[in-house]
Amino acid sequence: MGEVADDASAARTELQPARHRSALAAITRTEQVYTQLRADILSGRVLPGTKLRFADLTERYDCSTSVVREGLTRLAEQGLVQSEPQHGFHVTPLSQDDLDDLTTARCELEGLVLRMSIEHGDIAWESDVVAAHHALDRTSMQSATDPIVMSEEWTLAHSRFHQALLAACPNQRLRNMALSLRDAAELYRRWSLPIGHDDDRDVQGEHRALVAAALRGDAAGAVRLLDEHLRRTTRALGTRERALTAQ
Amino acid sequence: MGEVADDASAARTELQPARHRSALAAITRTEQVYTQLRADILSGRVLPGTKLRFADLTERYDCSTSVVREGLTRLAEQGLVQSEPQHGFHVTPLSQDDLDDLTTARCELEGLVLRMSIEHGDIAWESDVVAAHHALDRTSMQSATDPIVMSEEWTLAHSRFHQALLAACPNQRLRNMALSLRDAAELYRRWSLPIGHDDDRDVQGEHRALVAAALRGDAAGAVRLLDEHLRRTTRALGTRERALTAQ
DNA sequence: TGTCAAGAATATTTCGATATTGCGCACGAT
DNA sequence: ATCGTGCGCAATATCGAAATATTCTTGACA
Repeated sequence: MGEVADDASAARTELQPARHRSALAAITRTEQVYTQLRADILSGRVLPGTKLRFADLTERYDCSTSVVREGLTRLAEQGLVQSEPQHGFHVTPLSQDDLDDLTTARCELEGLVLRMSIEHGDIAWESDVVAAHHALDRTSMQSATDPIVMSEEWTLAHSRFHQALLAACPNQRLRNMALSLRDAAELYRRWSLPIGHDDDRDVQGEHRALVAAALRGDAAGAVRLLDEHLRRTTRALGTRERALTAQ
Repeated sequence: MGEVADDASAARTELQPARHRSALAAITRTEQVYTQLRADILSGRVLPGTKLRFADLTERYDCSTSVVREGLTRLAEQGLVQSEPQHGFHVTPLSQDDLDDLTTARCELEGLVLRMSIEHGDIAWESDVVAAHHALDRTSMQSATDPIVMSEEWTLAHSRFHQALLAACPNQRLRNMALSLRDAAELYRRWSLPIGHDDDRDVQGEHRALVAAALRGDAAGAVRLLDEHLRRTTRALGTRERALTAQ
């Protein structure tokens, strides 16, 4: 199965946000497997387009088909994998059209949520944003072991930073939808930008400007910056069709 | 289990949109049961808050627990039911806070999608809107058999009309999210507005104005009308706490 | 040589049963 | 009388295999 790194014991990045879980620690097998499955896809251990066979997965996660099936079903509902009745599941393939669709959706929705967040953010929120930004700023983009791959730590810090920006939006539904779009975009970022130090972008600078606008309460400005930020990333990915058609 | 009408053979309203299905007819049991379960909840055959026991459901739908479980899992992912590990599933309960959250989200997102739809709509789209509006206009709100309950036909026509309005939005993701919010709101409409001819609203008039604005390409005006339309409905529901805390 | 059909092989879907977990009640000790 | 403990019931979670569906292989026939 189209794996890239079969080091299944690699540090499980906490790409699965806690927003859907109950207070009590999830102790069920399905929850564990679902979380791992999701992390494995989001973190790029499984190529987009890969067929997900039950036999493989039950062995990999050491559980029965029911458990795997539940995980896949949930992911399918989120759009991370696709289900064709009687034909099983496969990781949602990447395509230029879909990326464009996704980017537009994110610019609109994430912009909206960011504006609401800035308008409602209090001091605690500001502190969180500053803290998340600091952590991101101090984390190296390149992986120490493999310089051509984006580091796990940076990806995580980046995700945390953007989440922090949106956190003060008082509307749960809009916030969650924006976050789920970010997750979907994660796949593209992962597969289309293997080289971190690309182009002539000043990503750190873009983040800094975003924080500045947010802290001074300039919602409109921040939304504009975010819009550019997202579109620039998409443009950078644009031409790389290479990874888009993984088997 | 807190059913209201156990006439399981009641006409299955097509509240499950085809947007998630593949081209081929879904022949799997899980898909059938999922669809029925969803329709049963959305159409109000099961009260919000009701606990959904496997034993009941397997008998009701004549299938095994796995099939029921898959359906519930999917619905949980959509937010129509809630899952508490080791405690099973229950229909998402209604609450004033959630309704407010939902309404805000809809005003923002559905407004956005409506604007995009109007900006991109062609003549075929206009025709569909006119057709859907005509059908809605000619359908009676009250049920023939039970005058205090909103008629199935009207609910369906109403849903179709609003879907038609949004149909020209070129962004799939935003459109689907807007539609899923409409589904969530369906529950509130169903349970909080048992009497159709409420207040001093001219719902038909609101719809007519909406169509007019859309056809003349007045996106801003249409969005404003939609906003009022949605907020008015919410306000009408507002005080009715009665059904909100169903067992 | 190409096409088609039957059957084997593989994968998914569905089932029924077992293993776990959580809860309430009775019982006994302090 | 109250709190803690353990047993038993009820419901969910998980398993492993049977039932279906699909794909691949093979071989006969035009």
